[in-house]
Amino acid sequence: MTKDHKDDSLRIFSGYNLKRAFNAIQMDLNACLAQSGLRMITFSVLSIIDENPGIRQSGVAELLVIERPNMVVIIDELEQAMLIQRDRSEQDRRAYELRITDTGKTRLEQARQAVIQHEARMCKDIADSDIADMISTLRTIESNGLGRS
Amino acid sequence: MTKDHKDDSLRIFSGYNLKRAFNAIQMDLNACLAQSGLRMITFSVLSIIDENPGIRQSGVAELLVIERPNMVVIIDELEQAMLIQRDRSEQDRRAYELRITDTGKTRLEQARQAVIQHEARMCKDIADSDIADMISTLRTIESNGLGRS
DNA sequence: TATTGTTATACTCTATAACTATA
DNA sequence: TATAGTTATAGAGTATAACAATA
Repeated sequence: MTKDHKDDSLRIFSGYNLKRAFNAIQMDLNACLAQSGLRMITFSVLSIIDENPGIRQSGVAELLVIERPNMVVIIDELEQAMLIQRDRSEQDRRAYELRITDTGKTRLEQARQAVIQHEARMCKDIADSDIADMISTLRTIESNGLGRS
Repeated sequence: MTKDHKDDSLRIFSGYNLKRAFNAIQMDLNACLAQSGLRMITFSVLSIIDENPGIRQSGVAELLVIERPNMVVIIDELEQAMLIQRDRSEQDRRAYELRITDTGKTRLEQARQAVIQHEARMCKDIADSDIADMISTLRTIESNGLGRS
């Protein structure tokens, strides 16, 4: 006898629908990334390092909007798992240049396939063009939010 | 000289774009709700109680997917601010029936106007029909995530 | 003087187990 | 025995201040 309560007053807001959809994605994604020993955040950071060889910790932090102190433990975790390597920069000996290892590349590719399958599950019964339109709208929203930090 | 790093490998995923858009929304929304002394979660709970007079704490928790223990402090906060009242149920003396107060109604309406303005800011330069399409897609994604908890 | 990475710390959000009072 | 609300607590995730090494 679960009384059927309403949330119409919140459903009119895109933010409410965004949060609920993101919660659903997050739960499924974290479960499927766990098989690769990764979390959402470590998967993202590993992807960025793979795509930008030699990037610094502060570069990853800026790109993914993570505070530098919080970056440290993420990088530590990836390095201890031997998925990335930290090399002192020749030009600036304060900084590290981050690169993905061969082990990291294998693990990332495995995780990537899992994420692709996860996305297919979450986007079931939705046309590719509708997903593309949604992503376009989401990027405009993200862009509208910048410059107001 | 902020090197211009790439995140193309993540932009193909709807989840990544969803998270970034939600982060942008969350930051702006919390800032604009603070003027009403509310947060995202207390605004949502207050809206649900307004829309479902007499709803129980467990009903709100189920609807908004919040654990019951975490609900307690939220309800405490709203009651102490005199925005809602807790009445013992006549039929089941374990439960509370939650109702919004006149003060709560006024505060909610004020916050609602702020949220409407916030949504207009975040959705600037996006056609209403595109927002509606995005919400529809988001609801399908949310629905695809259910039944897999 | 500013910046990279670091440490310590704190605050929010979320999740679980166990209790109480009622049913 | 099961449920509504509660307490205590622990784990993420996130944010700020201050430091050492280097620029």
